[in-house]
Amino acid sequence: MTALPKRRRRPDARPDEILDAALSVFSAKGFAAARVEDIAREAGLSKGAVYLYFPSKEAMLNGLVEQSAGQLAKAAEQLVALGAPQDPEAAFRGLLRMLFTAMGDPDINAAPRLVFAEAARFPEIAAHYRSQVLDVARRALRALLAAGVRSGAFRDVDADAFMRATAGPGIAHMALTSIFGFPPDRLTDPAAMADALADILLDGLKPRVAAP
Amino acid sequence: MTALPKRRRRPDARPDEILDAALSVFSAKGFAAARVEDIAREAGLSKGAVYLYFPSKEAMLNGLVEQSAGQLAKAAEQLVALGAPQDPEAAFRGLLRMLFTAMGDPDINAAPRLVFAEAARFPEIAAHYRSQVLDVARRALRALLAAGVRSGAFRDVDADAFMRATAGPGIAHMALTSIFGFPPDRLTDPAAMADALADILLDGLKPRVAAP
DNA sequence: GTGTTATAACTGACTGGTCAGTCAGTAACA
DNA sequence: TGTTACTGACTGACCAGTCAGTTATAACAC
Repeated sequence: MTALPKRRRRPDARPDEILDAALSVFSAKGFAAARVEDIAREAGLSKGAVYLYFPSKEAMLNGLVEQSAGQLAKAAEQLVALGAPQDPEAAFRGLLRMLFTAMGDPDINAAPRLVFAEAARFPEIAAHYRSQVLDVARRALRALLAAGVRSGAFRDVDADAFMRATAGPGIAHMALTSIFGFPPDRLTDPAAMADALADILLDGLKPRVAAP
Repeated sequence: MTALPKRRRRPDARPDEILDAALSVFSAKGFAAARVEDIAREAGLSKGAVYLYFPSKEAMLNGLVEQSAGQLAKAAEQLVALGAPQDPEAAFRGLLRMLFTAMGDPDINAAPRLVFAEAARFPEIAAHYRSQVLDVARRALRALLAAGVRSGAFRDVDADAFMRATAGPGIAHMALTSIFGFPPDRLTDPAAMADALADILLDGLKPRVAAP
């Protein structure tokens, strides 16, 4: 077995390691109460070393949010690509599955949760997240809705309400499971929960009469 | 005009005044970064006086959450009373209007926002909120759904998905407007947004054929 | 009314602890 | 032997919570 050298020489990997550690500590304690010393220890470094890679604690938060926003923006871009699909209904179902799978996983939703908790205090973070993630996702959802309306798959509902109806349940799922420890009674599988939600959103709560 | 006495004698009103100030400061800075001195000043007191009414900063947070949870629990109780109504569809529409009106108002949603941000770090707060607010609301929603199913107004959808579909958009609305400064494009009135959402949830995204 | 006293309400300087950020020094590698 | 990566003790600022002292009010006396 190769002995892990006590002092590893891989400065290229350090920033990401530090951001991982920072996410974990910020997530557990919140930005203000998080100690840089703890982040350093979790990253396997001393406090001083962390300051070789980031000029301040706030820079770590920014780096973290940027990284996460980048990933989410990519996911949203994929949605754009899927914005004018052959089958809007299937695309919508797939989107809900993605959303619930991501929002139900504490490792994945840690960054969005952090942004929710801290964005009010850091206007640049809110603005960055808004332009990089929310606006992109909004455009993707609008495109999906428009495609569905064009093809006759969807009714011409209000786009903003559509956005809230689609994304909101995902956020609620995240809050209920990851913040309040609220396991669903029956649908513990995120995909099953997404399907149940798709059923409500697509067919509505009112009983439906058979199509002619 | 009556001159406001510099040192007012009304110890009974103090705790609530302090909690109001605490909500405002916690909301702006978060619990950890909030300074007791600032809360005191906002309540028109010195720091020392605050400690005559609350033993610690954390006690203020707890008091605040308890107060807010009490109010929300009351609102949820009203929903229970409305759980087996004559007209489940009208009740559901009314519920969404209440939810969006509350969640769109920064003064009203400040407390829930704070709980969202801090609950992960204060297990008792999460537990308290869960038992006093979330469980009550969940029971109310289940009762509403069950009543609707019984009367034939609603289909028999999954209760947990129903809860997420109903509450989630309200949370999304709160996040978009109060955290990210995201004004809707068209429906700036919360009641109109609620109605648009009700349209989606009740009738579904798919085109509906006329009832026979 | 006008002193006198008691006490409830409050003040703000102070203490002790915490922690972000620094830097002189050390270890590992080339 | 020079350079890069890192360490951890240290400093200065900040702030929760305390407490000796101050002020407003009430209560009672005359």
